[in-house]
Amino acid sequence: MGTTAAPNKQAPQKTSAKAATPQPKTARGEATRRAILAAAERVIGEKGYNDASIGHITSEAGVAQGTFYIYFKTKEQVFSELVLEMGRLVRHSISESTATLTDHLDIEKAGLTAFLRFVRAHPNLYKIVQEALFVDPAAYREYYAKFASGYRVGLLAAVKKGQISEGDAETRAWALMGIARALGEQLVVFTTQKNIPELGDSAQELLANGLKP
Amino acid sequence: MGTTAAPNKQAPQKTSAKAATPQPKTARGEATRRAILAAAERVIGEKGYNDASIGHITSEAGVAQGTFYIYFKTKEQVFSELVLEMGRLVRHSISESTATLTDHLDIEKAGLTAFLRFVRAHPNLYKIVQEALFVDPAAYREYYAKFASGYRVGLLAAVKKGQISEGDAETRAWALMGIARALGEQLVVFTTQKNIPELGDSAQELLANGLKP
DNA sequence: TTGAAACATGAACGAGTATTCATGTTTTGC
DNA sequence: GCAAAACATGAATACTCGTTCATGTTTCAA
Repeated sequence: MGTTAAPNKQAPQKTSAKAATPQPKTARGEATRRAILAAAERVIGEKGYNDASIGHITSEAGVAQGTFYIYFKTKEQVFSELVLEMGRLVRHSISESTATLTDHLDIEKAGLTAFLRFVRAHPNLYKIVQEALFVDPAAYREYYAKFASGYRVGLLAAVKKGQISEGDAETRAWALMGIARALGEQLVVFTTQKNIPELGDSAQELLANGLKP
Repeated sequence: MGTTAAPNKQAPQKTSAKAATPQPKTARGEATRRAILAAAERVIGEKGYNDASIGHITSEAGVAQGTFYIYFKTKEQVFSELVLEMGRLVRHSISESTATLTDHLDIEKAGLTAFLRFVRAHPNLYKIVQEALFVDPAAYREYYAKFASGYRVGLLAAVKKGQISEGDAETRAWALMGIARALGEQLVVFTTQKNIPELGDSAQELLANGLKP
C-alpha cells in the first residue's frame, strides 16, 4: 500500500531501537550477525520470547553464547530488530503485489491476498509481532501505525479519484487492517485449510458491497 | 451475539483447564481464592504473564506465597482461568446489549459498541487474551472460536430473514471479528481519544454499504 | 467442647538463564 | 610478515522465580 519500499542498506537506523551495538566491520562479522538473527527468528517464533534462551538461539546459530553479545546488547534488542525487519518484509511484499494496479478495490484484494500468502509462508514471524505487544510495545505500535497509515493514504486517494464512497478514512483503515489480521490468524493460528484466493474473493465482496441486501 | 449467557455458578467446569485444584470448601477459602484471582488479573494485566511473579500476585492479594498453591496448581492455571472468565464477561456484555434488537445491522452496531465499551473499561483483560496465544493457546483459540461461532450464527439467521445479502458466513464472521478487535485495539493500545458511538457509526456505515461509490 | 479438616504461612530448594569477562583466534591494513 | 583490531569462546557470575513443605492457625460438624 502507499508504503515506500524501505531501503535495506542499513543507514544509521532512524526508527526506534535504542543505542545499538556497532555494526559488524568485516564480512565474517556480518555473516555471524545474520546467522544469529535468523536463528532468533526460528527459535523465538517457535518457543516464544521467554522460553527462547540465548543459549538456544546461539546453539541454533552455531556460535558460542558470548558471541551473541558482540552483536546485540540484550535479548530484547534482537527481538525488536526482528519485529522491525518483519514489518519491512510484509509491507514490501504487499506493495510489490499492488504496484501495477489502479482500481482501489483491486488493490485492496491484491494487498489482502499478498498479506495472507506472506502470513502462511512465515507463521512464526506472525507470532513474533503478536508478542511484541508485551516485549516491545513501541515496536508493536509502530508496526500497526505504519500499516494503518498506508491504508489511510490509499483510501483517501481512492476517494479523491471517485473509486470508493466517502467515509471516515481512519476508522476504515483500522477496519481493513483488522480484517486482514483476522483472516491471517484464521490461517495460521486456527490452521484452516481455506484457500487464499477464495478468502480474497469473499472479503472483497464484503468490502465492496457491504452486508445490505 | 448468539452466545448463550454462561452459567456463573461453577459447575464441574466443562471446557478446558486440566485437573483443577478442588474448589474451596468454606467461605473463607472462597474469598481468598477470589482475592488471588483478582490480584492476578491486575498484576498480569499490568506486567504481563512472565514479569508477574507469584510473589507479586500474592502480595497484591495480601496472602502468603504458599497460599497460592492451595487454590491453583500452577501459575499457568490461574492465567487460563482468567482468560476463560474474561471470555464469559465480554460475551455476556455483548449479548446483553443486543438482546432486544431484531435488525441485524442494528445488532452488529450495538454489539460492536458494547465490545468497545467493555474493552475501554477493561484494558488489562484485553491484554490478557492477547498473551494467551503464548501461554495457553487452547484457551486463546477457544476464545476466538466462540466469538466467531456467535457471529456466524447471527449472520446465517440474518440471511435467512433477508436482512442482509448472501455471502460466505465464515469469512464474514472472521472479518467482523477482526474489525471489532482492531477498533478495540485502537482504543486501548493506541489510546485514541475517539468516541465510541462515532466509531460505531462509521463501522456500521462501512459494514452496511461497503466501499463502492 | 473437641477432634479433624480446611486454610495459612514463609522459609528453603532447585532449576534456569541473561549477562560478563578473561582468554584465545582470525582477519585486516600496511 | 606483523601489529592491531575485530571476532569468538565458554565458564563463571549473579541473580530471579516457581514450587514444595513442615509447621501453625482457624473453622466446622457432632
